[in-house]
Formats: sequence, structure tokens, C-alpha cells
Amino acid sequence: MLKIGDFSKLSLVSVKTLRHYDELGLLKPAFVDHFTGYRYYTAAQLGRLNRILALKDLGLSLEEIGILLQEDLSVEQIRGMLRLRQAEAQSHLQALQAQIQRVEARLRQLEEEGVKPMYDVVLKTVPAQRVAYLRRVLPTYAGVGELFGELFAYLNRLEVRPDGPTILIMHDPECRDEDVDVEVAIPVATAVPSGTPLADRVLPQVQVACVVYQGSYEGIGAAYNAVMAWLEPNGYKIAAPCRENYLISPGDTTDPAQFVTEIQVPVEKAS
Amino acid sequence: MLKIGDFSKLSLVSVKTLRHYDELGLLKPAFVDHFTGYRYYTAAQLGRLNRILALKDLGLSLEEIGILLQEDLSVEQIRGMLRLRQAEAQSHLQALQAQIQRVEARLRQLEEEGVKPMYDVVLKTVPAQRVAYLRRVLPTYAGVGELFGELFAYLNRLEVRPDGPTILIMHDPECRDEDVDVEVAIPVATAVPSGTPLADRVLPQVQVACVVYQGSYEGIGAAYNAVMAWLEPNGYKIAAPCRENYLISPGDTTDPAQFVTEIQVPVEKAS
DNA sequence: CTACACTCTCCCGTCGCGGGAGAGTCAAGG
DNA sequence: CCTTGACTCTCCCGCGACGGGAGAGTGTAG
Repeated sequence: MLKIGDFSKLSLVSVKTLRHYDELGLLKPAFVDHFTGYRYYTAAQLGRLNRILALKDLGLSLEEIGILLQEDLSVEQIRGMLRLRQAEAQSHLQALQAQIQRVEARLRQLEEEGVKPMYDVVLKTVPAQRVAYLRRVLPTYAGVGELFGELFAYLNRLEVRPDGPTILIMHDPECRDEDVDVEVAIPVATAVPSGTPLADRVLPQVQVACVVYQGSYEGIGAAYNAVMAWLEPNGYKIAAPCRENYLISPGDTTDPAQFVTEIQVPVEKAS
Repeated sequence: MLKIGDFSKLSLVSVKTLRHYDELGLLKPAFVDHFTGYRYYTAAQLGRLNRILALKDLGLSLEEIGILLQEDLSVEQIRGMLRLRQAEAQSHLQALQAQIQRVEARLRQLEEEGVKPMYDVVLKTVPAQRVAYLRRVLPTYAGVGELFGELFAYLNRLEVRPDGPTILIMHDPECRDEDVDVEVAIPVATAVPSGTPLADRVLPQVQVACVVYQGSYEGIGAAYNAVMAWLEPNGYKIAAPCRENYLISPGDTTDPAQFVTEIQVPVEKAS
């Protein structure tokens, strides 16, 4: 009969941990003095403790270990739990590798530019949303403002309430400045009545890499460069037309320095 | 001015998280109504939030992010933190890969043997300990019992108290049954007086793979097989002579089925 | 004016223990 | 036999990054 401290020295497991395992029912002392509450262990219990430690080293939770320690468990069930754990660990591993890649990319960027980064690219999964939209080929981007005006005019006439910031979708595969195929859209909670010049559709859920750009639209190219430069080192490629979300726009303020635009680039993993 | 729910929808970050970041000082709302406590954000704050999210994606803690968000931080300092994080992530990665290897080894063992494993091998770091010892070449292992008797006799005469279970160290590089070079040892708290037939020495700290074996000494070979079979798939090799710790031995009980022995194999990583 | 959706603060739970308080217990030496 | 110091007990807090929920107050559309 060993007191907890002796058993702790023998097993190199802390007293706290032994008490914790007792509480969880993983390793009950061989004997407990009911008057003093003292726990007494035997050397033979080292076997069970070692099993617990070995399973813990496989990354299993104490709860899972408790299940695995039950005697009446089939080999199949044990194998199932280990396979499950294996899969978890694998996906954890992939996430960690991707994270290391991101840190590396950030470090490289820091060393190459030698200056604190201006733009932070984050991945998001944008949920599906219903939008009212107008799509047209415009001679230049300058016409986008008017197109939004047209969209809002229709909405007002139809008494449909916007339900989010305005969106611009650029359908040209490569960026160009003339004869651009653009779509202006705005989220709506309910479908637009049919038989009107306005249509609605549901933008599907999509994963995007996005940056937030603040300032006049002339300088937005730098933000695009940042997100495009982020894609390759992080293992992504463009999957669909780019979008811009106008969070603070000429409709809200006259000072272009206050304009806030979110650039969203739909992406998928580069195989 | 956006209410927290609107800002949450915009950023795809939960209200709970936004409040949490407020509390930590990472992202204070642009304005707080002092009467109602309502938080109001502006779209321009999305930039800072994105930076927080991007840094979080690198695996940095919110506390570290708080430091990195300070304006007056040099590029050097930022680089230092990222390098540190990189190193952490790398070691985490290695640990995870080793863990996956262990799970794989366990699964293979399960499939090959098709039965629940009897022995669990665990890695420990045994601390340095002072022992009194006797080393001798014996014709067979049967003489080990007598050798222990001799050791205890000396200890009694010198009034030195044992401070742990008895240890057997087998110095033969390969296992054999005849003319074995063995050392019997027992931990002692204080040095053995000099000028006696007994000597003491300090066993250095060592990393061991160990199993606990219960039963008569005749069947101990199976436990050795288990630990030896564990070494290679987990990337370790034997680094020093094997030890046995007699936790419950003929001195404690007459029933060999109750004997408990811990087998310790000093190991190092196979390069 | 009345719903109803939204927001607030506060508290608990997660997971595997570690640290510490305050009280009780055990074993060796005087 | 008594003391003393080393152990041991239970109970509670803390970590990290939030999520869930209670109970109370607030904002806005019909």
C-alpha cells in the first residue's frame, strides 16, 4: 500500500494528476481510508496508469480513455476510436502546416518589403444571400455610380428595402479598364416582385479572401495587389469573379479618404 | 454607426467575440453610449478587425496580438514575434507528427495481433538518483536473489535506509542467460560511508521506455518483446543497459502472480 | 402603444491539470 | 508520550477564447 506521494514518485505522475484521475474514475486508489480520506495505491496499479499515459500520448481525451479502459470493449471498437483519432490528428496536422505556411509567407513579406504590412488578407466563408441586381457592360468604371443610382431608383419605386452594403461584381476574367462587364447588386430580404425591370438572384455561399481598403477609389489597386500576392504563397487560386462591397461610399460621405471598401476574391484551394 | 449585430454580420465575427475583443482592448467600439452601454462600430474598424483575424490565423494568442497591434512597434520586433511563433509551430508540428506515428504503430499492432494489447509502453524521464550497488558476473540469473540479500545485509549493518524499489541493471549488451554481468542497486538518500564493501554512485537522469509486468519472472520475456517492438516504429533505439525495478517481489509476497516489475529501457531518438 | 428583435452585464462551462488556502494525519526523533 | 515537520485532504481559482443562457433594459416598425 503506497500513499499518493509514493505512488507519484514511482510513476512520475504528479499528485494532482492522480487525484484528478481518481475524480474522473480513470484510476481509483486500491483503498481509501474512509476516516481520513487518504488514498492508498498498489504497485500493480501502475499497469493501468501506464495504459492511461500511453493513450494520452496518442492525443486521446481523458473521457475517451475512460471509454477505452472498459474491459468489455471489442477490438473493433478500439480500432474505430483510434482511426477516428488518427483522422482528427491528420486534419489537425494539415491545419498546422497551412498555418506555418501562412507565418512563413508573412515573414517573407516582412523581409521583402521591409515595412509593416498595410493590408491584412483574411479568409471568410460568405453565406448565401439574395440580391437585387443589374448587369451591364460599361465603357469605363466611372459609370458604376450611375448604375447604382439606377438600382436604387428601382428599389425605391418597388418599395424593397436594402439589407446590406452595395456590391459590385466584376465579371471580366482579367482586369481591364474599358468596356467592363459589371454587375451592381444589393442584398434584399425578400424576393423582388416579378414583372419589373429589376431581377433578383441568390449569390451562393462562397469562400473568399478579402481585404478592407480605406480611401479614394484611385488607390484601390494596391489593395488588389496585396490580396493577389497573398493567394499563391498560401495555396489558393481565384475561383469566381471578384467583388467589391461598398461599406462607406459617396452616398455616405463626401470625403473620399473616408471611403471603406471590402474587396472579396472568391477562392478555392490550388490543387 | 453600426450596432454590434450589424458589425457582426458585416465581419462574420460573432457578437460574443466582438465583446470579448472589446474587453481585452483589442478592438474598442468607435462609440459607446454611456447610458445604455450599447456598442457602436464603424465600417472603418473592419481593417483593424481583419488584422486581428489575420494574426489569429497565424496562431498568435490574443495577448500577443494586442502587443503587435501597438503602433509604435518596430519591424524588428514584429519579425521577432513571428519567428518565435514559427519556432513554436514547428515544434508543435513535430510533436504532432510523432503522435500520429504512435497512433499508427498502435493501429498496426492491433491489426497484426488482432487482440487487445497486453503491455503499454510509455516514455518517462527518470531523474538522477543516488544508489548503493553491487556488481558481479553471475553464472545464471537465479543468483540475483542472493545478491540482493547480500546488498540488504550490508545496508542493515551500515544502517542505511532504502529510499525506493530495488533495481537490477543488466550490463550485457545482448541478452544472454549464462555468465551475466549484473548490478543490483537500491536508491539511498545519503551517501554510503566510505571504507565499506558497499559503494554508491549516482545514476544519471535518463529517458526510458518502460512497461510494467505482473507475474512470475519466467514470463517476463513477453514484456521485453513488447517494449523492443515498440522502439523502432516510434523512432527510438536503446541507449544504455536495461533495468528492472522490483516493485513487488519475493520479499513482499510468496505468490509469483503478484510480482510487479517495471522494465526500463534507456532510449534515445534514432537519428 | 405594443410587440419583438436586439443589446447589456454577469455567470458558468470547456480541458487537464497547477497553485494555494486551511485543516487534518502520519511517522520519526526527543 | 509529545512534538515537529512532512504529507494529505478538500475546496476554489486560474488558464484561453470564447459559447450558452439568464434576467433586465433598449430600439424600432407596425
